[in-house]
Amino acid sequence: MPNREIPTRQRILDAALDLFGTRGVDAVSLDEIARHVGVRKQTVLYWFPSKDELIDAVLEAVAAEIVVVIDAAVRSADDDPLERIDAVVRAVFRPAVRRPAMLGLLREINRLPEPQADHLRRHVAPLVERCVDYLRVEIDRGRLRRADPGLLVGLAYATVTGIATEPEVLRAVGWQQTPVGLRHLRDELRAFLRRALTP
Amino acid sequence: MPNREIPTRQRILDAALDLFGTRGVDAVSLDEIARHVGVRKQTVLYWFPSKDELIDAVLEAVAAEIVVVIDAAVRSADDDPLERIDAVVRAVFRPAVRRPAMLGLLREINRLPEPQADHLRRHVAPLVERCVDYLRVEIDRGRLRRADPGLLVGLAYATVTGIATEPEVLRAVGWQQTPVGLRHLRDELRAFLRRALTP
DNA sequence: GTGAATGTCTACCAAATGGTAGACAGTTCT
DNA sequence: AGAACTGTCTACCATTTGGTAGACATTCAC
Repeated sequence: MPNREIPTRQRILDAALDLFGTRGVDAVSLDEIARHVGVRKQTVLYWFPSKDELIDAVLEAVAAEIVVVIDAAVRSADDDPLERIDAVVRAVFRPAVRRPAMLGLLREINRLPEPQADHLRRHVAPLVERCVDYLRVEIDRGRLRRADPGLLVGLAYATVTGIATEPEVLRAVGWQQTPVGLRHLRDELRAFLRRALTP
Repeated sequence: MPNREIPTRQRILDAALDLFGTRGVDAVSLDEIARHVGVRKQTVLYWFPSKDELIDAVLEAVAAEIVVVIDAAVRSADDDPLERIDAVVRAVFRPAVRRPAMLGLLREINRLPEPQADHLRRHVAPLVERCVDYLRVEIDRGRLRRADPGLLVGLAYATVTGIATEPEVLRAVGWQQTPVGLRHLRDELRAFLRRALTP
């Protein structure tokens, strides 16, 4: 009976997020998730009637959390697109690098079968659409470099998630995950994006 | 006896590259690879004594090809860092977007167990090192924006592989894979990177 | 022609997979 | 107190997994 504080269901979701996000949904078995939680596989199947439903629940939780974080960051920033983008990066960066599974799971959408991919897509579509519209307006106002706003969102997303979910690449170029290393990486990322987006 | 032109071994490597790269090495079974080749699983195991050895062979082939492509692109470009980076992007872009499995497999390094990840890392390490050194020199000569050259390589890599391996994201922002769409995307990517790197 | 080598196959196997059925203990309701 | 509910468990099950053993056919060397 370990960890009575946090309910079993939540602990299953947490473990599943980490495992799915770092190794892929197909590669992780219910047994493994159960072992991480300290429980039997049948308990997992009690809370989530099938693996697919567990995957759906995890994806939904991740999407919801990311939407909330980004929303809050945008709202708290000044009315300037570069400042807002900067705020989003700062808000997303630390949790994302410390727990690559989160963005890694988002990235799993490319490997998911269509129904599940669609499920996730619908959850983040409103946010994506708002981003694209916002960039379009700010480009027209001359406050961002003139470019296809959709592709700009895609490129910025690719840069941020790529850098956050690929610790191996960073290791390969000599980076180390220390507090100072994290700050350094975050600032380089911010400068990189800012440069790519300024008019 | 389908396809006598291409030897079985090569066809297995090809199918394995596509499947491993798009769905992850853990999620693809030998049976599935064999089915795609039109052969029995035991024939796969005849050419590659175990799944691990097949994975190693595929990773090695991908690493070798990428190194060759990048090398050729760099050599054929003018002596200017922005031109050279541009040449690399142009050279890598089309095959990468048409066959996302290639960069997707490279990206698998983050999910691989240490021995295999190490194997792959050693194969691309010389290239990475040369890139970082080159950027450092050009930064010092003032021909690239002053920044940590290692992280610059990581950021550029993340942007290119991210955009190439995540067709779902591009679809979500309204992009379509047509010849004109491809050219458009490639040019936006080039502009994005160029902006992020110019002094 | 005969024998070895090569390549693909069928027939298995033990372990792991997602999932079902139902026992059992503890709590809650009446 | 007894019934119903809740959460976890053991015991299975069919299918799939990576892998072994060896039969069978074709090609090649001599």
